[in-house]
Amino acid sequence: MSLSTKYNPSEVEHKWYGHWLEKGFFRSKPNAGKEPFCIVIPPPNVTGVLHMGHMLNNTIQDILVRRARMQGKEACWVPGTDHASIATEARVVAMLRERGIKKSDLTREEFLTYAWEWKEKYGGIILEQLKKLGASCDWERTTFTMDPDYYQAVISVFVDLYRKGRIYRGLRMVNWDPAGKTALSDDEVVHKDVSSKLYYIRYKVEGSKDEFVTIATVRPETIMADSAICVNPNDVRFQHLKGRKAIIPLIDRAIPILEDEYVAMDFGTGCLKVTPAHDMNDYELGKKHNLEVIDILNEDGTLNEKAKIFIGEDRFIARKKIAKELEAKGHLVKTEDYNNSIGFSERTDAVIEPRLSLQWFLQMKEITQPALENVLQDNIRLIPPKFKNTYRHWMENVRDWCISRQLWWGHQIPAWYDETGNYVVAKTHEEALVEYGEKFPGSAISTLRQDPDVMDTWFSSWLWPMAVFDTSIFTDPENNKGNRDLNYYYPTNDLVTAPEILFFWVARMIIAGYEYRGEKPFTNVYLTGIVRDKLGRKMSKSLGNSPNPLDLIAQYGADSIRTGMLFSAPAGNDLLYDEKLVEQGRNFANKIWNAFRLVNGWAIGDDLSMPAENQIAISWFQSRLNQSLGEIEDHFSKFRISDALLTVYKLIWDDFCSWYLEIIKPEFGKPIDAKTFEQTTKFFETLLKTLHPFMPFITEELWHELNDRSEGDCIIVAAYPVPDSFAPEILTQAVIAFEIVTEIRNTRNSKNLSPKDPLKLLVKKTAAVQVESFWPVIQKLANLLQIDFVAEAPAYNAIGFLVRSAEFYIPLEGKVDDAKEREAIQKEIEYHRGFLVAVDKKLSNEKFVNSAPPQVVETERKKKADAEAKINALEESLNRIAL
RNA sequence: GGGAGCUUAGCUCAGCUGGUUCAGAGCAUCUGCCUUACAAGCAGAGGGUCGGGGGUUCGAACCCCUCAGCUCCCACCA
Repeated sequence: MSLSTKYNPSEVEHKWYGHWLEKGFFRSKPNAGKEPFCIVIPPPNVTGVLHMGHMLNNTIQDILVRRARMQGKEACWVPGTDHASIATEARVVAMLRERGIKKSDLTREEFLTYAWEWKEKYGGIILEQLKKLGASCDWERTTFTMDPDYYQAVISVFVDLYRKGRIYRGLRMVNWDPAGKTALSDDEVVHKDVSSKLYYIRYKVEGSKDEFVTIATVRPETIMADSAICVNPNDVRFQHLKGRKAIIPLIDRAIPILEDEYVAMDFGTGCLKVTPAHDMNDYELGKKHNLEVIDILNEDGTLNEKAKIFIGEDRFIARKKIAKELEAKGHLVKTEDYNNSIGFSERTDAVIEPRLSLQWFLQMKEITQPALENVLQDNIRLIPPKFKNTYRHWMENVRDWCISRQLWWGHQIPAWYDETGNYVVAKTHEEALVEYGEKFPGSAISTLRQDPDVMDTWFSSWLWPMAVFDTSIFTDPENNKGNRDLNYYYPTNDLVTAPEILFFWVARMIIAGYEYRGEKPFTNVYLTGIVRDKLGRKMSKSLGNSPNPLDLIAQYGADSIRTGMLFSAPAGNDLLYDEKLVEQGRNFANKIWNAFRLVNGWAIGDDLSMPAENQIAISWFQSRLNQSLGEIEDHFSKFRISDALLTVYKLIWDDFCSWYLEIIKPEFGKPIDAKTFEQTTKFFETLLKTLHPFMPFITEELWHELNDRSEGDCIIVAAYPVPDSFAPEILTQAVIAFEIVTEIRNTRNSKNLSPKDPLKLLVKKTAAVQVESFWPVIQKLANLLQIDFVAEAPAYNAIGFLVRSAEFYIPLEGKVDDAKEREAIQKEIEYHRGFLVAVDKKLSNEKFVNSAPPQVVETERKKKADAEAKINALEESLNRIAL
């Protein structure tokens, strides 16, 4: 035999991926005669590198796509990348810094030139990596969220929503990074617990001599920005302060004392200083009570002239100085140690400053309605369904979406300003000028300045399932009802993604889908878990606990990783990655490889007739196969992909290799009959096809090894097996027959008998054991010289065992220890007696007999009869040994 | 603080409508085997009071209450 005993994946994978590409098997076009099946990839960051999460995610997508393709659907998996404005810009900035270039020294155009260079160089690496995994994407459809037409689509949507009155401009608190001098998204803010100080500061009550109100704050440097003091209206301690004013120490400005239930009576002093410009909550409170917003900070975190004192000092230095001065002037009552959590910039590690700024918003209340309803009504299915609750909770409490970002890399906001701040929204400068002329007649102007900000990344990726097919429905909605692709593939079928972007992305795609297509973007949303290490920790660079996927593929093969990840990956559950799983996958590949080596090595004896055991093995395996195919179908329909894999795993390893092949295997060097061989090859092919979505490479390789095929006859496009009916009786018989074989093997084990020594088996048949034609199978697998059916148990040395109350004996002259045998039988009798007591108790309970369903009572009766029969048989053999 | 979820074998998890596929699977462990496809393997075996307590029911891993522990999401009290 020339084939290696080990399967060697690397060559095979390269060969077949190239072949599939060359034959265009991944390519998909609308085909009226076929049912479409479409998945759009969650576009990875364009500068991203493949990590274990991608591996899991894309393996699942590939499995779904490959299966659909084999089922004769027009399968289309659309790949692409996301411009990921914040992440990419950060990397470009870092790259420039390394080269000694500061972003602030560059013009927008210069910066973008660098960014595009970077994108061209590193963008799409991740897509190449996906190919190594075996991803069967239609690469000709690869889309980037900043492709020119995609860009225009995003701009058009902004303009459209603005004209519909859904986008507005407003003042809002953002996370400001004083070191980077930029706004950050919430994701870029890392909260850390720090120990700080709580300063108790007393403010004099206006018009009093020595009446004070004391507040507690961790930020004394912001007292100059105070607009009010606030107490809880139910707080009896402060009733006398109603309607009065307090005076800010050091700067002597009077501020009102307000009441609001927001204030916690049990925290600090029960009095809260309200600083709308420098705290999110205070801002809300300020809006409610119409307070003045006094911003005392510059964009670099130093105090400005509105602070009146310590102008130009850094906020933290100012804090210390102010505390000192308050103390000197008798306004600092006390300080306390205090633990709180503070936001830091992920990139610069600077303490984040809440800062007010003008931003663009999308009104969410109305536009989200269909997205909420259709998920609640299961028009869109979330898998696992527990996410429905989370989804609803978010949708019902949705806040307006801040869609502007102070970055350059992305879709620039199409708002155009004159020098005084008047603005219009239009797709282009030309259109903006026209619009401006109409809106502000009389002001002759030839240039308008475009808003420097870009849009939130999700504001482009929410169009993904539509825009990958057709962007003209956005740019030219009057004339375009969607091209052929869009009308054919949309709505897509399944979306596979991580739960952490359920709101960021999934929900917003649903919103956009209904807004621009009046239809859902996909039917099923499969939410994967997070890949963690075996200790349950998230994989991260700093922990160094994330393996490099490409190394793994090189070492174990893509098929092994794919199955390894899926062995333990139910939807919505985290996956605890352990290299053992990949080894298991590799071992599985090797097992299949060797099963093929066995079959491949057989010579065919044309004149041989089929042995009896082969005949029964074939009809048994046929039934077992159909049963398993049915189960696999069921698992897939419920997105239990792990279970589907495990079913095919056990079918191949246990049923096919351990039982079926062992039964039909001819003696070494002897040929096999032609019919058995032919049937076995067919079975093998069916198994390979069933397995193909999970392990595409080895199955394709063996598909071609197993038979001569024409060039286009590849397993990737072979028909996926359809479950047929099966005979339950033969399956039950097999279970009993295999049980008998196992008992005999056990006896060999315990008596130290080699499997090579043939044994004799005596059977005292009862109605309970009807294994029919399986006797030859038992004879072969257990290596039996002969099987005798006897009326009475043998009266000489023999080991006995029971299978379904039928007695079996293996005569073993001189090797049986009677005392031990009796002890074992005695033990077994006791077990069955105990069981009988329990069953009897149940059956003598009238309430049970009367109220339980008849079948349940019937099975209890049967249990009882079985137990009694077994006890009888055991007692009989006990007596026999005594003789 | 609000919401969701979890707790079943040493580990990771199934267990769907309360009852024969009800106590399961894979891995790990142990025993014996280099048996002519495979030691990345073969043949076997052991292992659990279903987190604790209470209740409903003829019957509970499953339904209800309660306690304990863990996880995630959202909002974070100056």
